[in-house]
Amino acid sequence: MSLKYAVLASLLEGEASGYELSKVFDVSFANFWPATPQQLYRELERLAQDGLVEARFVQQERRPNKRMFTLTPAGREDLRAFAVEPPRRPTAVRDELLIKLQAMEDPEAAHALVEERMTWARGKLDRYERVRDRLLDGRTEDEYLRESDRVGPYLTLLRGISFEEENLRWCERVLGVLKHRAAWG
Amino acid sequence: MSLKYAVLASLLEGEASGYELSKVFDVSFANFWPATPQQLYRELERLAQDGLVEARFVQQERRPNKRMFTLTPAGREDLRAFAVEPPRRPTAVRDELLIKLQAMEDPEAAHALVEERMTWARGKLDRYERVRDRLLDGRTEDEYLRESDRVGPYLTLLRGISFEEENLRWCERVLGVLKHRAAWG
DNA sequence: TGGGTCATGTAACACGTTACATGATTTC
DNA sequence: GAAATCATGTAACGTGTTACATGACCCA
Repeated sequence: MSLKYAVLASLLEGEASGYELSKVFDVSFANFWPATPQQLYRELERLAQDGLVEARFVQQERRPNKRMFTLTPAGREDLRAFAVEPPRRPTAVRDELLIKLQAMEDPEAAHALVEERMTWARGKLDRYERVRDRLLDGRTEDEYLRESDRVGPYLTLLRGISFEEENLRWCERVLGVLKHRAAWG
Repeated sequence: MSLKYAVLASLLEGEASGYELSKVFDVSFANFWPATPQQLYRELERLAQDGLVEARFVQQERRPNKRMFTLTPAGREDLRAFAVEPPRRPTAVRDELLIKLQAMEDPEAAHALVEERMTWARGKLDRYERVRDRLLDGRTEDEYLRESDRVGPYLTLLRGISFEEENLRWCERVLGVLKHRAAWG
């Protein structure tokens, strides 16, 4: 149900192919609604049948042919109605590391897993920084917020950044606790 | 695949019925691996067949009969091996509010949704505080960390707390941005 | 007398994952 | 010469969601 609206929302940025959308859902949208290419092709098929998106065939010579999708007025309206309704499902986080940590008996292994998570989080923050730069495009945050008509993409990006920053802080905390115990152990 | 280990990990706390586990997955485990009762019953059935948990029938007179599940040595070993492996899947967050915000055109509606989220986050933090008190059981954090042999449950609780705190900070930020724009609008 | 708790479960469906297939083109 | 990119898709499977059913008990 929500994937549907995530796809519609991503088409607010303009016409896109399934392949292009799969890139979006692998990077920016991944932070709050991940989806695989297969899910997207299935969903786009349905949306097209329901008249919420329109598909346009594009013949290509040196590349496989593709279909470009656009929001229809009906799709735009459906999305608008969705956006103002309170969410029915609470936020769901699935983090395998926390299962491992919950079960963990070996502090050395725990240490290694947490270090790995930190490296990964730093990498993600770097990528977010680049996305932010592309969005701001040389402007300050203030200027951007004044000029752009849609703030949504920026606010969701901020959420991704703050999630990873908090991730790092929590990791530091965990390492501290593990060290503490090692000192007494 | 991970639900399996989440169930095994929750049985580290001791014997439990499917119903009891469904409470755990609705509260503490919900922060990193939510699951419905139906998923748990299905999973427990499988785990019992694979010999990773053992089921014990308990006849009751004034309540429906129940089955109590315990980790077998094989289950404990399987879990231990899982815990030291690096996670194969990255953290996945699914947050409907962010889809709505991404698509949002109406700042008033956005404001309302964010306020609602803040109320909800504060409620969750309160509940976490109570879980924390129960865990610490009158001891300071330092005492607890020295005395308990498993720190996992405390570290995952900290993650839940830090997630909601960050959630609140981000919400404040969003409200600030919306106000900012309203002032210029 | 209506709703919540205890306790399990079935059935149907929706959603998500994995593996595979195609095949030219571009990049290292 | 191998791997990645573009671009789509099928098939099979595994996971997660929703609705429903049972039935006694407890509480206000």
